[in-house]
Amino acid sequence: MSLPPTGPEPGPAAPARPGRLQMADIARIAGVSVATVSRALNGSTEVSAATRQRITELARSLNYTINVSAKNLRLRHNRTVAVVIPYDRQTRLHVSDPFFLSMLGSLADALTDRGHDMLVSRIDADQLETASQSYDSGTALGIIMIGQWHSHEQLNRLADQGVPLVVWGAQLPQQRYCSVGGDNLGGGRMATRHLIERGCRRFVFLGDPTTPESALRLRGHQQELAEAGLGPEACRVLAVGFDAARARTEVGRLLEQGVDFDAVVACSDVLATAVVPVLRLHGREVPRDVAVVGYDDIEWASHADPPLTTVRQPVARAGVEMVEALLERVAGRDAPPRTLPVELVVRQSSMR
Amino acid sequence: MSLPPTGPEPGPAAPARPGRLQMADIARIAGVSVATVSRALNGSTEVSAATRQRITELARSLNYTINVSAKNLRLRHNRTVAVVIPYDRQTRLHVSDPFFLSMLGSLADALTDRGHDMLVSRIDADQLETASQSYDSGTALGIIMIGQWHSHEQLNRLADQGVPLVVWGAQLPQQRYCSVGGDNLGGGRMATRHLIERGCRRFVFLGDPTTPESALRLRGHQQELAEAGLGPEACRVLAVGFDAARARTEVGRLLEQGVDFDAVVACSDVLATAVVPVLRLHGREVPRDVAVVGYDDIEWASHADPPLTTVRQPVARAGVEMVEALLERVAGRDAPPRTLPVELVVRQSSMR
DNA sequence: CTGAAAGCGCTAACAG
DNA sequence: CTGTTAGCGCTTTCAG
Repeated sequence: MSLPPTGPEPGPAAPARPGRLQMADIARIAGVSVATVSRALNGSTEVSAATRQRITELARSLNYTINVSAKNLRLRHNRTVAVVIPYDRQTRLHVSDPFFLSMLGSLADALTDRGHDMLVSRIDADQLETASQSYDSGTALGIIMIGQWHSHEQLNRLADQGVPLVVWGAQLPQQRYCSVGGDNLGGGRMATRHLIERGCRRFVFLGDPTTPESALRLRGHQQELAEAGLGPEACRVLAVGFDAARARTEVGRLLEQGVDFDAVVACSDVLATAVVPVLRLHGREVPRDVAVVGYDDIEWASHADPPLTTVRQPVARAGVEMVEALLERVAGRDAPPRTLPVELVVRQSSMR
Repeated sequence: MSLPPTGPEPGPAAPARPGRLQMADIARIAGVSVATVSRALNGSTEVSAATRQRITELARSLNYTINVSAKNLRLRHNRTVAVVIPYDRQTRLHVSDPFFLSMLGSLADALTDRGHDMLVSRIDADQLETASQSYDSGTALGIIMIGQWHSHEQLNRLADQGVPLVVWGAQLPQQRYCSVGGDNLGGGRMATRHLIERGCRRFVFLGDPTTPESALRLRGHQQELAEAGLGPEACRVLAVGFDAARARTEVGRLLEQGVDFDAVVACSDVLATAVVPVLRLHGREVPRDVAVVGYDDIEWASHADPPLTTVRQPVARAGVEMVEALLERVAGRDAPPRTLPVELVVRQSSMR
């Protein structure tokens, strides 16, 4: 404790970028203490306006940027949000699905607008627990998850651990995390109603009814059938997950078996566009023989062949809402689940 | 220095998450010093295998995660890579373009595989200088930029500042950063050659020839025309950027002016699929009257109407190569530019 | 209004 | 093999 300042400094072995400017440097140059610099840079009113401006300008001209690790360490918090994209080997829907990708873009925008960084990671749905790491380790102040899948319980557990968590998906009973999602029940209903109005009577439903979102859409579908006086036998559910290839196979098989139907209700635009060629192959024209409705309204749904009727999800708004909800949670406030309205976009694929 | 341990601890005002486990905690529980814990957790051979395992298991069972800020601060480095998506108001191509989005996915995978985090940000192309902030502030160990646009000089400047930087784009003369990109010249050539073989003679080129990548594709296009004995008048260049709406307008105008052509070479699949309806509107059938070739081979190019012939960019590989190159730079080694082979995928849109 | 000093959670000499 | 100790770059009492 009172040893003479001998020897070489310990210093880490790390290469320590040499020219890296730090507060001490600009303090020295400005002829003030680091405390003052810190205060000035943080806009504290405890420094005279003059010094504050002088220091701010100096820092800017020197291109100084604060060391975020040090700041975070000292403040014991940070401004980065972890966005995790679970990938589920079973349903095969992963980051490459255009819808999820556009959600990422939307989140990037919303987060940037509010001055936050976005840390993106893909996590195997089977080990979603690890998602909390970025929070536990102080890397992120909270987590936004794109997709709920079958992970309801795991998500609840995360929330119980106190992880600020917002999930894109359906609102479920006994849910202890915050969900933000489209109105899946409504989406399912409006797609079906539209089809019924176009005279369709025998339906094929494409999706993964074991996930909450698809299940809700299916329920909406069935409600609408019932209201039209159609029994459950009016709909054939094909549990193909979000796997386009599988959708093709299954629909093909149905056709080969001679099963007849005049409408396809799909849980994603990718699924919907994927089966169109199969229908054609079996001599069914879209929309003449079979009307097709997708879900999401990804950008090129309008360029599909034929242009796809679909249920539009409010992607841009979704990002904003999820971020808002997360920040509420982070602030310790309650964030009720949010359900966003969806909208039927009618194009050719259903106009028979 | 020898004051009695008086007074309340200063402590930050920050709410400091209470239960947050730290090394000291597990050290106490294990009955060792934090140094030992640190060593054990970092797999140092300086601790006995026994203690190492004991500590590792304890930490795991307690769900302890190391504080990354502290570690980074001490080590003076970190494991996160900043991925920036410049958005150019002029060309209008931004994060929502499926190609860029899939690139993001590819990078996420490659980065995860190598144990790195991915920090995503969108930056206005006009102020690309700010991209270095995440590096300067010690938040990221380097930067991967998706898209080169018109920023060659700014990128050079970043590189000069010593920022480890890898850019998806074309290799340019006097380039001081590392670029990774598809073979744009080759791509332009193979698209054109194919079209010429299908009997096309009057071309429309859609893109932004002022960006290096598109310029190279155009050059390849023109080379191929020349080799086929066609003069430069055989091609009409429509500088529409990456704006689908604008592409529609411009192509429509051409048609109204009575300009005739039998092939469209587009710089993205989005552009290519966008103009098909316009052609039809003016009585041109694709591919019968006009053959169309896109670029990128985004996933649903095969679902387009008609299925789109296009130049496939090696997205998955792109991610891996960019990450590799960046890590080379970070390690202080030289990373030569890389050009990745592209491939023509022939589908219906060009088969006349 | 400004400076001195303590300490955020971790790693790495350096000594035992 | 393990503990002690000195910081990494910053913010914030507390004292002037």
